[in-house]
Amino acid sequence: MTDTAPLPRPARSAGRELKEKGLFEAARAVFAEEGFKGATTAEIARRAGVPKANLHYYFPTKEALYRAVTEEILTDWLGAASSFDEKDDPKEAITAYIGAKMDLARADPLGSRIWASEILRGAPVIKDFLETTLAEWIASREAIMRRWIEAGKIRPLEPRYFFYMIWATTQHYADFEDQIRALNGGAPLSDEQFQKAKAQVVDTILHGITPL
Amino acid sequence: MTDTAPLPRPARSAGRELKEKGLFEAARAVFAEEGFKGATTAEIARRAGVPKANLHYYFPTKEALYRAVTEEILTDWLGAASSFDEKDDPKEAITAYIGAKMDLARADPLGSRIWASEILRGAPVIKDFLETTLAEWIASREAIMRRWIEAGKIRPLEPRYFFYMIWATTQHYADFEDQIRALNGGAPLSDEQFQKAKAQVVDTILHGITPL
DNA sequence: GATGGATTTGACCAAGTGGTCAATTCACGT
DNA sequence: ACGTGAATTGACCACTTGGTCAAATCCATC
Repeated sequence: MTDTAPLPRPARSAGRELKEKGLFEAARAVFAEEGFKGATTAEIARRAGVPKANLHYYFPTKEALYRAVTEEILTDWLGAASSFDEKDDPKEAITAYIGAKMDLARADPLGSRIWASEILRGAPVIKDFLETTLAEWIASREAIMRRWIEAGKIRPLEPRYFFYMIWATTQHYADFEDQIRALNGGAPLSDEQFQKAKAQVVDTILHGITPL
Repeated sequence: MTDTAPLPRPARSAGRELKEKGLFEAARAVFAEEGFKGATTAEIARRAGVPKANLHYYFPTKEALYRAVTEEILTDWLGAASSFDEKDDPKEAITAYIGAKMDLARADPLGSRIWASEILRGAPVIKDFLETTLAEWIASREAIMRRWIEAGKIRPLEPRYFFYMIWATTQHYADFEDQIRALNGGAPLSDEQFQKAKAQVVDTILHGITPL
């Protein structure tokens, strides 16, 4: 974004990036609503306000565009996941982690929905990520939690199912936003409501795993 | 399947019901994987083993077929929901309810996935259900929970977010089955694993809401 | 074994799909 | 002002889509 003269084509590439980003964001919205197969390049181009042929100039195929969208989501996921490691104390680590995941779901519901839709169709694109990066992530955090259990800091439990509960709950607020809205009198959760929901999730889970 | 003569058109209508059910089940699978828009009548007919034109004899349009599939899911949902009301004691009611929802997710993951996919696309078909039946259901159960809170039987909390947590978690085991499988060394959860997961969900949530 | 409604299905259609391409326009360095 | 590569886009293509239809086949009844 620094356009201090000497750069080769500042305005040009800036325009390119902008248009590319417009297509990217339009694609996120359409993929989130309709899934990979249901999404159409025509609709993505229409929302981005460019002719369909232009879309194919920036992204050779629908799948290339989808993969680009997907990749970013995985990066964001890992970003939130790292907040689990910043504290040694179970309560602090778990609080931070749930908070980060809830905030991510709130800030980027589309990413969460695309992930959900990708899993629903059998995860063809992110299968490798699930089997390698994610599997390693959970394995090492399981080890941490087992140490906490042995130290009597949390109640005995299967760490894996504990993480599933966190993932499920945080993701719910993004994926089922429309359902939540319908149950909230037609209005999306306000910031206060969301903060309260987040606090309650943290609170319930922490109490749920704290030794008597 | 009982073909004991006297019935008007036993074989005929039995054949009809069978074929209709085959199409219905094929449709469930395809809708669950690809969503409404991504699903194709050709693929549904192929999986059911009938020509596409035959599908349109039993279900006039793709949407009629989808609505039929959807309706059944709502019925099943209400069935599981009723288990919340069979006990007066909070722990028993919640245990029964979580158990019923987990069992439903295990028995009918496709239904859960179709529901999720329907919400993801903005819930055009079940919006009315969400705004009326489901909204009433949660409102009356909120009242019950508030009474439990006043009686000091459970910790103070916002009942709505409590239900979201249950819905999220139970649904996760159906909707994210492929992700769970990938994290389980490629194999789906065994019955024992699932029972353990269910017990842990019940346990964590109950402890999470039990007063100190 | 003839009748007639229920069922089956191949052939077909208009609209939509992802993607291509050649012709054009743009913006920059000379 | 001009040349050049980047960017734009209307027209087009082969294929798929949901849905139709009329001709064929079935099968319980008389």
